[in-house]
Amino acid sequence: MNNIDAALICKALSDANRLQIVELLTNGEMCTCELLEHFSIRQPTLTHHLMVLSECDLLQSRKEGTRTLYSLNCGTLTKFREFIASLTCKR
Amino acid sequence: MNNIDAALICKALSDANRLQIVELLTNGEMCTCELLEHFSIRQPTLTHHLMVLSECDLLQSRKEGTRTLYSLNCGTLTKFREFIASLTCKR
DNA sequence: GTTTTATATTGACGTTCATATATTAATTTG
DNA sequence: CAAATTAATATATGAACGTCAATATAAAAC
Repeated sequence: MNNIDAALICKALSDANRLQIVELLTNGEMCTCELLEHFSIRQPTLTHHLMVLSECDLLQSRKEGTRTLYSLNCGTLTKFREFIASLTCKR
Repeated sequence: MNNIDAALICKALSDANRLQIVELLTNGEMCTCELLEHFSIRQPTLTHHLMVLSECDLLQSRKEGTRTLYSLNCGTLTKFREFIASLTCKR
């Protein structure tokens, strides 16, 4: 992963609500309605945040009836984790 | 590190120039003038980016004559690395 | 087929951001 | 002290952002 892609993912994670979405999804996939219960923001705002996270490939989704189930995209998340892990400092 | 602090650091890293600054500083401390050679942006813009990175404690600096030497703040960077490392996904 | 549920889209508003030019401040050098 | 070097500050501008209310879409249930 180059630093342009990494910067895009950082931007997607630069909002506390979006970071919390990712944290919640580490427990497995959730629908918008279930995610919504954990926030004080309105549904269109949550959908917007889910779109931002999806556009940089951090999330994937599938439809089930009226619901949309979101989950983490392991490939992207792993590459990003490795990129950040490579930023080391000399004590 | 809580997700509010992590979001602030992500925001600071959400710009490709700032990410490159951090990458350059993994090799050790550098002055603004030396960093500037690696970018096409103007000096005040670079100083602005250095301030953004310093405000979330990712960088520290010291003066030496007319120069300001910037370096990574290992404590903050390590805590952030651990935070991101904790965002795991189930394959 | 109308109502309900779940989600997405649109458009607006105020805020924050990255960048630029111009200027100032501080230190070193001749 | 004057000139040069290095960095920071001030101010402006256009773009992007987070949020909301209102509306639209689509599937399910009755």
